[in-house]
Amino acid sequence: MSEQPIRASDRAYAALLEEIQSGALPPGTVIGEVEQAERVGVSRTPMREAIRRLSAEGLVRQQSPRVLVVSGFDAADIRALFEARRALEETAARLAAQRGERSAFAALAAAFDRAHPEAGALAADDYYALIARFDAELDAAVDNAYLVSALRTIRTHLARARRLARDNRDRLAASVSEHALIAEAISRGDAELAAHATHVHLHHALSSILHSIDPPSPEGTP
Amino acid sequence: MSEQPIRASDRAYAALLEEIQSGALPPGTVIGEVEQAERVGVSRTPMREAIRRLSAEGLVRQQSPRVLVVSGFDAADIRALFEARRALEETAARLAAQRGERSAFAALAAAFDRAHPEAGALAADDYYALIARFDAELDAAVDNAYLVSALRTIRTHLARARRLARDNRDRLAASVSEHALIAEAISRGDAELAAHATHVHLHHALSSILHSIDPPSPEGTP
DNA sequence: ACCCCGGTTTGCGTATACACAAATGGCAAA
DNA sequence: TTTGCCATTTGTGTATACGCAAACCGGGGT
Repeated sequence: MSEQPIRASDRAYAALLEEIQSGALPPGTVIGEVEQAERVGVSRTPMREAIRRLSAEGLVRQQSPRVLVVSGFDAADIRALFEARRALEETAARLAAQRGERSAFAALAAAFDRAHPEAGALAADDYYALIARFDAELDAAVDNAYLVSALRTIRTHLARARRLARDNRDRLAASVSEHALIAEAISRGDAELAAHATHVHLHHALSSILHSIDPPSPEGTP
Repeated sequence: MSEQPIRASDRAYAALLEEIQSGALPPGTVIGEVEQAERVGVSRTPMREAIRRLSAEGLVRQQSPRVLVVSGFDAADIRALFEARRALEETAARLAAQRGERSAFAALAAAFDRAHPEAGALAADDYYALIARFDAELDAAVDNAYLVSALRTIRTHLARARRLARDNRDRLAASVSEHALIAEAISRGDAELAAHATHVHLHHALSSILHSIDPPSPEGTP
């Protein structure tokens, strides 16, 4: 398709983003320009740009005026993230129901329904691919640069939460049927149902994540 | 208080931001790194960073792979902006009512009430200062980095809308009393009233702006 | 032994030089 | 006159050099 020269700053950004999201660079890791530049194999200038981008998005914060570290991400952050996510996704669902291409969401609803019955057959990656497709359709339907841009940032952080919470099969299956309902509501133009189904979905997703990372008492935590 | 060295990239960003918001750099203006760097009096490196920041925020967009221009801002953009703003501010108001420092908002409500009666005595700048204080309290009360960050971006764009719509006195007075109600609702912990009063306020604000920039027929537009 | 002071080092912020790609203008040929 | 090709120019992307400020470390004084 599109073949841009692929800038070094983009490679640097992608590399660091992936490492932060995957946990390869755990919270608190000091991010030095020279060090990261050498490691990724670019010069300071593009690496600097990548770091500033991560900093603007909040994945990296400055601990002292001279030292940047990978920002922490705990249960409180996840709760805050989902508060913002609710505001944006419920609105997005409502708007999509009002103006979206109905056939696209009908197709998505069918895809979710097809995936659901034998949930065991659905690999986690396939699930996330389906979600990504849904998100892309949602963005297109919403057709609001400000809203979509805010949602993108939220999703960037969400990737970190997903990693903390090891996905369990039951949750994935439930999530599929929740998405099926949202897609169907949008395809029928039912804005209120779309918004409230999104609310329900996010409620369950948050509960699952918090439960997963904050187990009542795994063994005995001091 | 805090006295940081003030970086050249910050000066460059502030300079360009102000010029875009004020309209000194109208939409469509080509933003070249060297040109702007010379004009503002910094080198290419910090100017480049400033431009990337503006680009990330959407105030500047790339027209072709090599040329960046000040992004346009029309009625459709304002409508989209207010859709996103509604989602974020209503949520913010709700959360502030739930967790905010009630005394702070009681004080704000009083300040708005004090400003209202003789609205003629209130200069536009004083009004905006009061709003800024309200926004700051709101951000503090919400205590959610993701939400506040999204709101900040929205407000950056909102400054452009404000300029397009020449403020009229009546609208300012109405806005003051609308804010008084929101602040009072938050101070009383009434989340629903706070959210709905915010909805009402934004509805009026949007109507006023659109009416102002899109007059039924000022004289006769081809 | 502890604290304070000064030198060294490390790292960011900025400036500038180099490379490459695209746009542009002119010149020549049809 | 128009069109196509080539040279030049313009501008971004990247690399690197320079300067300054803060942190670190070692030595000396109390």
